[in-house]
Amino acid sequence: MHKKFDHDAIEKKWQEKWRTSDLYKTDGESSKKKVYVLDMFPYPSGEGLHVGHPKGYIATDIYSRFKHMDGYEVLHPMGWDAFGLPAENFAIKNKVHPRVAVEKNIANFKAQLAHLGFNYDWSREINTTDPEYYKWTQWIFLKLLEKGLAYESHEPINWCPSCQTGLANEDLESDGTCERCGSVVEKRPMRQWVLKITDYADRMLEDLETLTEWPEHIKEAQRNWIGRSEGAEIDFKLGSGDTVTVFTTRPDTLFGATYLVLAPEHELVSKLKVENRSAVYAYVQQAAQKTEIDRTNAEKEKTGVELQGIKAINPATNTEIPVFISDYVLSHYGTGAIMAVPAHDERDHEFAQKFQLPETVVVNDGVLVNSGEFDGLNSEDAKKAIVAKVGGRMTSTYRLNDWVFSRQRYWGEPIPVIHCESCGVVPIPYEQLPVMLPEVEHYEPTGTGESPLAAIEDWVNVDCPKCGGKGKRETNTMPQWAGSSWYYLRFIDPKNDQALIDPAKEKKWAPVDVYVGGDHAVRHLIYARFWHKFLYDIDVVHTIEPFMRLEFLGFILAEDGRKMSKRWGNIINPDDIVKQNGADTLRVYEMFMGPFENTVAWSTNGLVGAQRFIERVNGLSEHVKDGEPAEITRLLHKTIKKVRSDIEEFKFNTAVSAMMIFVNAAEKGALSQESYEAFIKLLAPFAPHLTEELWAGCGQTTSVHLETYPEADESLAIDETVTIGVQINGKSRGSITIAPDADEAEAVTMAKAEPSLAKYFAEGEIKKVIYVQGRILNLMIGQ
RNA sequence: GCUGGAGUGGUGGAAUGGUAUACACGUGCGACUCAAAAUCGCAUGCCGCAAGGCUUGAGGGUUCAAGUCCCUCCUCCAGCACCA
Repeated sequence: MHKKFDHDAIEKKWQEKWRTSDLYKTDGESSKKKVYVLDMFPYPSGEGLHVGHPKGYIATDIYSRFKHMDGYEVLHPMGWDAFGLPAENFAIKNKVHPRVAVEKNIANFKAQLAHLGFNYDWSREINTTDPEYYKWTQWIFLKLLEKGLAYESHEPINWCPSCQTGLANEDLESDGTCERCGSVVEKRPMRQWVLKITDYADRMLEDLETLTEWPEHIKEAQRNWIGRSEGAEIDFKLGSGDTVTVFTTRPDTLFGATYLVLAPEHELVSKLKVENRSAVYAYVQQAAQKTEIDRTNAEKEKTGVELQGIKAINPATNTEIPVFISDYVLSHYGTGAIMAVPAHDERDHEFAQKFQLPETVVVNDGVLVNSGEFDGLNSEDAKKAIVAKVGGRMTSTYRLNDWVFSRQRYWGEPIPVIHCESCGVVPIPYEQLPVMLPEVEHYEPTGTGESPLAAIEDWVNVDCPKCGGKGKRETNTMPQWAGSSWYYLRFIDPKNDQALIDPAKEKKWAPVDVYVGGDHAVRHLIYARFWHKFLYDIDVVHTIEPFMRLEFLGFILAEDGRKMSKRWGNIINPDDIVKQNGADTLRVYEMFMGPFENTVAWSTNGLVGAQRFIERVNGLSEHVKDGEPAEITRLLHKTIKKVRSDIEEFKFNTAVSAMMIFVNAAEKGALSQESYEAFIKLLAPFAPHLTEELWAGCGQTTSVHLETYPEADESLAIDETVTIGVQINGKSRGSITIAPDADEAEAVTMAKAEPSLAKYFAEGEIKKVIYVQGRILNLMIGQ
């Protein structure tokens, strides 16, 4: 029976009880098996949540409530990734301190999450902008510095002219624009801090194989991002006495290398004595002006300038070949120089056509030709042989670049070093952490390559901790991604001010067992894996990977099929849905919409369907009788089995569907009090408020969420009879109802007795019988 | 271009190689109602009056049996892409 109820009153009542009884506080003392369930923590933006945001939180709430009821000790915390540009831009616009804006937004987010009935252990709440938190972010930086994995560089980097800060490659959209503001990003040489993530490239790549519970597309995205290419470095001597080292994946084509190309930024370009200095200089200038988009557009015609008066020797042929600079060679990939093989590379071919350079075919059908002593060798063997002959080195190179780690902005963790006039870079002593982010008058970026912190003289000017002489603090701050690269560890030991994490606690809780979120296929998940491996190397953590299982979340689009955005005015606020339809309805609906990883459009009609289900459950007690038909008992146990395994596998849509089937059947028949209570427990993780209310309605005085999750009794789940399909010559022609363990003879007898099948038996004799118990009976009938 | 994933009713989608289209939405008809909403019942892949036939992007193959496995192709989504 459909039964409406005052969801608002019920939700408020139970949320308050859960809160005051510390229902979800994780103590960490028990000997139960642990499970660490984590959401990608949100950035608390001023816009608040839309209905798409809680989808992942609903899933982890269900999962962790289920695990809790099933006898696990569950860690399910929540926190805030609160450093970053949006808070800072908001502060600039509204003249409010970012801290104030962030605090307000967090309060709003927390209230919105509370309305959905989530079971977070708020005693472990963390905030990346809290000095007690970023003290340890700075600690990790100092450890990286100590191990030689953080260094200063002056290479040209991505510069966003609108955000007025340097950016990492990971902060760019695929078209080369700024991920935050959409501006076209420039290359700009400046001093910056860089983390040597490339040292971990091989391990990050190889260890992906151990992540058997990660979606394939995420692992693939990471492989693409790291982009390892196997090849060789080969040295070319120049007439000037210098050496150019090129990287190639095709050393087997060395005999076909008819010229060299250097990136315009290549260090040799300014050192070499070229005859056409002004033309070369002009080209270098021009390349520097270009945006990344222009430079990497494969459509446009190749340009370049020959370095006149310079010749290189092809070490295989010992012939002189010309040397060019061109912007189709990228300074940040490989060695920034290539050997051009126009006969076997499209780009080189295009360039050679334009500059009328010779082409030599050296490989034919995978076999070498025009390659002297190597003729007749296959490509793979030739690679090694030729590299050995010319004294090259087999090596690999990566698309991944080191992580540009400094930002010229205010709202981030200060990088904890001092620049001393005599000692150079001096780390802040560990015991002086945290380096507090100081108050400033203006948050605006300066645009000079210095952060606003540079203007605070009494903060900047300090004595060197090493020699006591004059020093200046580093004024750059860390990027948005710093705090989120290790936050999952802080939840385990959130109040520790002596160490990043207590080793015993780390051993108990790490790694994260189930990590849920979307969007961050490369950025966050690459950075966090990098830091985790580093922390493994310095014995802070005991596993090589931070997240054992990753469940990728599909987004919720607006009802019009577009992204929910202010711009389209199609945002649905979960608060409104909670008010109108109830938190349990919203939870069930978002899980029922489709597979968890699918992106699906919001549907108000679909929401109503979930609401009807919730209301039917509310009326289910009217069908409770003294006894119940055997098929209801059977269905209950089948449903329990299905729901359990579906939750485990994050197949929430089919779990809800199975429970709907049970309710439909129970309404048509009857169910016992025992089955009714089992069903309430089964549904409890999905609809925590209603089930708590119904549980109390059964005369229970303790929370349903502290009950043991129902277990299926296999013996009760077995069918007395099954209906199986009957095929004649492979085509479905009808069905028979039969004992699940009936033998072949019985099945054939049943089929023969089935009136609707009689005409097929009249067509001839049974030539062959295929019978799979409980599944199918297939009869070959013919003359 | 390379790589990964996916194509099933009007819609979201279900299906350990074993009766394709569960569940939900929508729609139609009926009940209740003065009426409407809500609710309840029945129907609902396509063609056909019916018997029956056809159907999981297209085409082949393996199998007693294919949405599911294999091959070729098409389309869509995602990541990477002048990366040597």
